[in-house]
Amino acid sequence: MDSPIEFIPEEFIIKQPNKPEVLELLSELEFNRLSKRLLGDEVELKPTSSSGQMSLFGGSVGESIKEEVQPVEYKTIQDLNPNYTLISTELEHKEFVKILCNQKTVCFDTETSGLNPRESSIIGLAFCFKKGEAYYCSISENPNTLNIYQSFFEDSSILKIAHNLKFDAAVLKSNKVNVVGPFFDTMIAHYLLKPDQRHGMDVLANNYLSYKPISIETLIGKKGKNQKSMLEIPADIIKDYAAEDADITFQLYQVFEPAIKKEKLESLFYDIEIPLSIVLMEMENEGICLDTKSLSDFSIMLEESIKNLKSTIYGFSEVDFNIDSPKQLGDILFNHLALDEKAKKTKTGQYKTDEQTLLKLASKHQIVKEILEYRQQKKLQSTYVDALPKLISAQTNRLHTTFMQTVAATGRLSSTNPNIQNIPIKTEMGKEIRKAFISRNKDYSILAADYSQIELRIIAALSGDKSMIDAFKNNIDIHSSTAAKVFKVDFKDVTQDMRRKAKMVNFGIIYGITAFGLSQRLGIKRGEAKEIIDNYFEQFPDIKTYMDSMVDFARENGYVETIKNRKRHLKDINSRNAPIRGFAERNAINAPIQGSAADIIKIAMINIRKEMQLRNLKSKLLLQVHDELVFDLFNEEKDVMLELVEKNMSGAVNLKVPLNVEMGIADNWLDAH
DNA sequence: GACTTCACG
DNA sequence: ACGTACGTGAAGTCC
Repeated sequence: MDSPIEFIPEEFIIKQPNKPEVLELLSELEFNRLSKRLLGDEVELKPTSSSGQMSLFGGSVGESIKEEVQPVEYKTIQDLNPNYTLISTELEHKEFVKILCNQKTVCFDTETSGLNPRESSIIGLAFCFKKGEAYYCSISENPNTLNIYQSFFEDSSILKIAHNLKFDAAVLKSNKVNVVGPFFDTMIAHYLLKPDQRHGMDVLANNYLSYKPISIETLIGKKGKNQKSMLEIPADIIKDYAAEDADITFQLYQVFEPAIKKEKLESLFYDIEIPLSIVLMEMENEGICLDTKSLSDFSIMLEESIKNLKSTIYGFSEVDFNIDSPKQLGDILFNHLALDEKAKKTKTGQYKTDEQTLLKLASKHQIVKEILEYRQQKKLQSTYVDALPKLISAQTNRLHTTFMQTVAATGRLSSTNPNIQNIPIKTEMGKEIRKAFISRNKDYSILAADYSQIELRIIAALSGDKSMIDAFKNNIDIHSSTAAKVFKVDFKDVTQDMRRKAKMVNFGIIYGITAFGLSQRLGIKRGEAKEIIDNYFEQFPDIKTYMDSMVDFARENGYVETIKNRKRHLKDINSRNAPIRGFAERNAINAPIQGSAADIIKIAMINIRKEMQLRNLKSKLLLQVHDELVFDLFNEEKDVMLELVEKNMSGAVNLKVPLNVEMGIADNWLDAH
């Protein structure tokens, strides 16, 4: 049985749960299927089966819940009786592609043998250019069939619409088909409209079309070892499923295209996100080389070291236990060794054993230091040293991440499989891992280019704070400059400790500072932290005004936006629950800053790629890590590239502060910094 | 699958 | 009197 609850894309909070017009949408059964938590006079609800690691509070829906949940009955393919056609003979394909090329606007979708674009073949193509009418072109029987469609994909007079275009473009590319714009991507469109929600086609079909599509599991079975490949399914069975996908994409386009216009998101969509998706596709496709020999040497060393740490720890504990289990570790530290009578607990009642907690115990027992060391090395081994080589593609011998363009609510990218945005760099051992990211051969080097202090520069520019802008214009060390002002000393008298504290304050400003947060991080009293913050706002009154204005704007409009009009909706901004409201207020401050930085580097990436293509350069853009770009630099292009990258990064947008870019070249990623 | 921890910006 | 710095993804345990 299908409950509409499954299709509420987000966690939500029902304000005043006794209000009938809200609660009537949920049957008792549905209500019981949600996990509930009382938060003052509000109830937090979330689907119990939701995929984990959601944000702390998520978005409360308040009024908009009515829009989201309304369709309790979903139409299916049986209800609508659409006109879906199978195209399979060579003659049919040739006739059909003529029809396609006469269209102005066409949705397409590829059916593939798998989810990895470089390892998958194309089984069929689905097209739709009119609601309720779609075509499934089976092409796996004859490999030449795909070529027939080249004329369509290369036609720049046709608007091509897809849901997650990056994937389809990548699969076509790996099957030697080039696809050109103009493009529309319904997944990205929805990401710009509702950045903090989910953008899967099924969810969107439910919410915007009141339609329940045929599930992929109907075709290939449930996830697991028995799941079939699309290759095993006959074309006439795939037909309805594939054609329906194209049909839905077309209908979503009809909803989202005007919505993008209405919300003034056209420039962000057409000038930034859509071109970026192609840049990302090329970066993913390129991949980066990994020095597997150095990693396997390092792994052997780590293995030995971890073994020794383990036996030292067991020596201290006098009993064997699983160090990887926080539960067992807590038992050893706080019951067996009784290191802290008032040990902090997690929200589920277990002892906290995270790094911050352990550091405070380090002076009480030698075991603690060993555990911290063990934790660090185990992390490096399991998450990186042993995991990365397994992800190297057999075809290309390189590591191909997937950049997720519609995940981060602020507009940032994220990276999976592997995540190349959290490769270690801070510790000595961690550096060994970054060192294993290398150029493709001796004719190439790694070029790393990163924005210096981009988020602080953005807040300086947006707030118009003169003293901070001056500091950046004059290239003065920003943390020392802040320290001099906050601690009211001459610049030359700033101590290391003052600078350290000021650096924390600067980070705090970007995150929406609290006295508690600062005191925790600096290990000082709350009162002292409050005094520092008060001094800061006294010295930087424009920053204070700017922060307040962001919160006020959010309260009035329900969202905040970046320099390129990327919105983040903050439904909790007027919540009567103080912690929830505080969270939204900090988002109101942070989102425009983090999001504007994301806008800027995205523009830089597009312009860099455009110019590299124009100049026919052999160097390749490989990675993006929020404020940094990583290239495989063709050595002969060193001078051209340094100039080109610097120019396009610092010149991506015009701000009241200069955007400084630091660049480095080496044969590996570590030394390029 | 929830929870905890920790890697990065 | 609350719980608290922003944004991510992955690995391990334990139910």
